[in-house]
Amino acid sequence: MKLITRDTDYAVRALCFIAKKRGEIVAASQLVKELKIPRPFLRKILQVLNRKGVLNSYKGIGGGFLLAIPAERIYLLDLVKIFQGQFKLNDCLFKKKICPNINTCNLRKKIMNIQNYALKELRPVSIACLIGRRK
Amino acid sequence: MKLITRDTDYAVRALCFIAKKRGEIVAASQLVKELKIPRPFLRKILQVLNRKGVLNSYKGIGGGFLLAIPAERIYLLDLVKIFQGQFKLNDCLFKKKICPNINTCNLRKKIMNIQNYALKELRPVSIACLIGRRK
DNA sequence: ACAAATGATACTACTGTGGTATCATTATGC
DNA sequence: GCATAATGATACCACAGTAGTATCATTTGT
Repeated sequence: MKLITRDTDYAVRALCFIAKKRGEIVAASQLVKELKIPRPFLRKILQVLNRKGVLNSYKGIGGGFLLAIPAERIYLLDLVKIFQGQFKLNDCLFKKKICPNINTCNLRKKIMNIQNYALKELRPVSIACLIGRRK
Repeated sequence: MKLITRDTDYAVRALCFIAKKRGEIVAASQLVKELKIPRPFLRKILQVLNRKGVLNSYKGIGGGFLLAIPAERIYLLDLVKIFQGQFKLNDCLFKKKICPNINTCNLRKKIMNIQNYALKELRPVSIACLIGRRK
């Protein structure tokens, strides 16, 4: 069971790297070398980030990527949402028919608690925060 | 993303039902009717619970299942372990090579926090607790 | 002996994750 | 203006986990 999948993780690392370059255009090849992420997989991830408006892309020689918004405003939870969908810990188990069995309601509350705690912890986490520029 | 899979959930419901019967032998067919769980799937789950020593089984006419240990000592986390393996929120993402990138360490700490909170919340939860007999 | 229950085991379908491969498009520098 | 170096778009593939089915063997009460 994992909170964060590999593509989200790779996205975070790539964005941290790009953020640290502070305005310097970073090509996929550079990221591949530095972060040891399989090239085509990383490219796909970067393209998604571009489509979602997190990165700007530049084609041609000397091209690559730049943050489209400041690192302080790129939130982990948004990245999770992009690659994994809405953050939920009780996906489709209980939500369909609201508790067919009363027993599990109790359990559901516990899970909701945990989810809320997780959200509270994760909500403020941004790329800036992960590279030590915030908090 | 889900904390608890369907088989764990079904196991919980079945155990709650059996616990409420207080010593009365419960057959799979009865559980199928009451809990609306697909019969062969439920049977498989019950067999696992029997092998793991959570349930005792009785063959033949009038046979079925009984709790092998008191409901107070059947813990949710043990059931999770049986059906999903050890409870971990950062499965195999970071543990292999400890943080290839220093950036993610920060993130890893957050996830560990969440996991610890989740464990603290879930550890005391037993079948007895879920049917309202404890706490 | 028969029927009603579980035991054991093997198989199937679907979905999400983690990728790969290919071709099209755009921009730069000579 | 052409080669080249970059990204864009898209389709495909392999594997593992989840969810569930199917079948036959065994035990037990009447």
